[in-house]
Amino acid sequence: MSLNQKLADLMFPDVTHSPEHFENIYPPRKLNEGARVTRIAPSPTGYLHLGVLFTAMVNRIAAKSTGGVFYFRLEDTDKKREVEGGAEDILKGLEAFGVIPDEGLTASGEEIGRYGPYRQSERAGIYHVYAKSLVELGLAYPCFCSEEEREKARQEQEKMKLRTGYYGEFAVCRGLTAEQAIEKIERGLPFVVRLRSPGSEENRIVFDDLIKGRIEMPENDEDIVLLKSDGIPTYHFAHAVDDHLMRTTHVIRGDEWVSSAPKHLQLFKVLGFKPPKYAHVSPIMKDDDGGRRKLSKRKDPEAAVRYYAEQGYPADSVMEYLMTIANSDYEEWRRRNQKADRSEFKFSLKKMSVSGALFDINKLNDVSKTVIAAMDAKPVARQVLDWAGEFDKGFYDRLNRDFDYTVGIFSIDRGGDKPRKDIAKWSDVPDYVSYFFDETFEIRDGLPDNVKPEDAAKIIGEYLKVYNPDEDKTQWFETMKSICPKLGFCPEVREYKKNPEGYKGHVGDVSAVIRLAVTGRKNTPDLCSIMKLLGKDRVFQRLEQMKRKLENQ
RNA sequence: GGCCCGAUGGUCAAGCGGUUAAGACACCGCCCUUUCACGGCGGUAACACGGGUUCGAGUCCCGUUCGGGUCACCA
Repeated sequence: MSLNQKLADLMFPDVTHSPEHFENIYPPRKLNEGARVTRIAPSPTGYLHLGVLFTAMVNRIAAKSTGGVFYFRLEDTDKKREVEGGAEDILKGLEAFGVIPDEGLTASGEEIGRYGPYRQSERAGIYHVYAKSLVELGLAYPCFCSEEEREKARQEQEKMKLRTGYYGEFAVCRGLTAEQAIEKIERGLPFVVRLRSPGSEENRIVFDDLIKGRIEMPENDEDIVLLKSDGIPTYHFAHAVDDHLMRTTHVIRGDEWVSSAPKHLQLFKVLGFKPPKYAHVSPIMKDDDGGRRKLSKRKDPEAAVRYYAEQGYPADSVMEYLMTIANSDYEEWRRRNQKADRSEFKFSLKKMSVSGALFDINKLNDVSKTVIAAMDAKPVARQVLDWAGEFDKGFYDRLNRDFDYTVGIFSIDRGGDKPRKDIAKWSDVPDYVSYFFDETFEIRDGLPDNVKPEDAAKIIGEYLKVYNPDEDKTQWFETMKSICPKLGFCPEVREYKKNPEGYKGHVGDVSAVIRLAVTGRKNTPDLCSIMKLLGKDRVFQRLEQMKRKLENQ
């Protein structure tokens, strides 16, 4: 038995399998030519971040558009940073946005697929097999350096203006003979497992990033940690082993990983794996006093996906917005294919932006208004109700009293070729519809500038005489016009404009007064429909109340 | 600081050596209109800077500046 063999056995006493074993139980996937296998592999360190949702969406569409597989893997190798319930929150969040994995962990808690386990914390045995084989081949070694020793080396490197890191002559444990290493392990010293990097600073490596293009960098020469002292792998090692064994074809991840790509490529090479294709996605940025930075979970409420639920942005709105960030020609496609499913869009990684886009709430609002305008009244009513049930109890109770009435509210001016686009998010709604409920009805605007209170009172008085709740929209407007002459207002706007001196105002001013009395505001959707929905008793009451108020002024 | 990447209006962005430098959001004006919204028309506004290469440069090359990422037993 060679010394390396002996060392490996000592380091991994529990390992019985060989890498071949796993090669056999996780065979290459039987997929069509060109089908991509992608994954989202978040670590459960907090709540679902918009960037993770974005990356997941891109991964999913990149796979699905080729008839491939999109799976979910949990990178829970850092117990210190793990947050209770983090994984569930991420999974449920993704599900809420329709980014549902084909394989791996799911929101319901079950695991789907033959390439698991999909939690890295349950894969320790697999990593150890590969680490052991590397030690046997002399491609990895145990390192006994303490934190203090490494810190000291780092300071020395800084003083000498050298790169920091565990490489070359600074990789002291790399020089240990197998006997020395065995001796230390037998003494019970704790160790990490490091790669014996075959690379050199002098060499350049080149790889084609599917988004960023050709990237050239110095080869990795750092003896990176493969297994931490607790036997848990680092991200780098787990990435290589998992993405190989799970047969990932395309690694689409945040671009903070670009700089470690040389390490990863080297690992794939040393392990004898075929490397995946890489696509590094630019982060969504946030304007920060003129500068820009990544959306921060700590500083920016809109970084947490939960924010969109609280504000009441439909999941579909957020996804549509994210798609416009992903491929900028998505908007144009959407205009031409308003009813089409997103999956029909010809998504391309190459069309993704090389630098990060600033998060634009204006754009989100616009996209969302369009999404909501295209919805039918009932789904709108239901979604508003769902939102209110969670975030605005008082409003929920008002809405829930009479579902038909609620649907009626959202039916006004909905559909047809002139859809209203005035709701961006459900939290806009309580204010937007406040006058439909007596508890929240209030006069918040004033009379038109050219209408005196006494004239307004007369307008209401005249209207009260002719108001007929059964009129349709055309009749309603004719009635409105009919009271104009005797009040000194012009029934035709065009005529008024030719001769403004001849009148106190025009029919628009007259209906503005009625609108104010009935809704308390200057601007509303179609007044005739509103009055019908409110019902004649309520309309009479509001008109009379306003009339009295004006007469007492 | 080393190593990577980037730079077109306020924002997102087309553009691949010859364009009046698209389009969308936002903003402003006009039209339509009982208000608003929708829609239509129009407007303000950009190739970071300096050198090359070329008949010709937003487009190619080199510098500068600025911005971003990364340099852990975190992912």
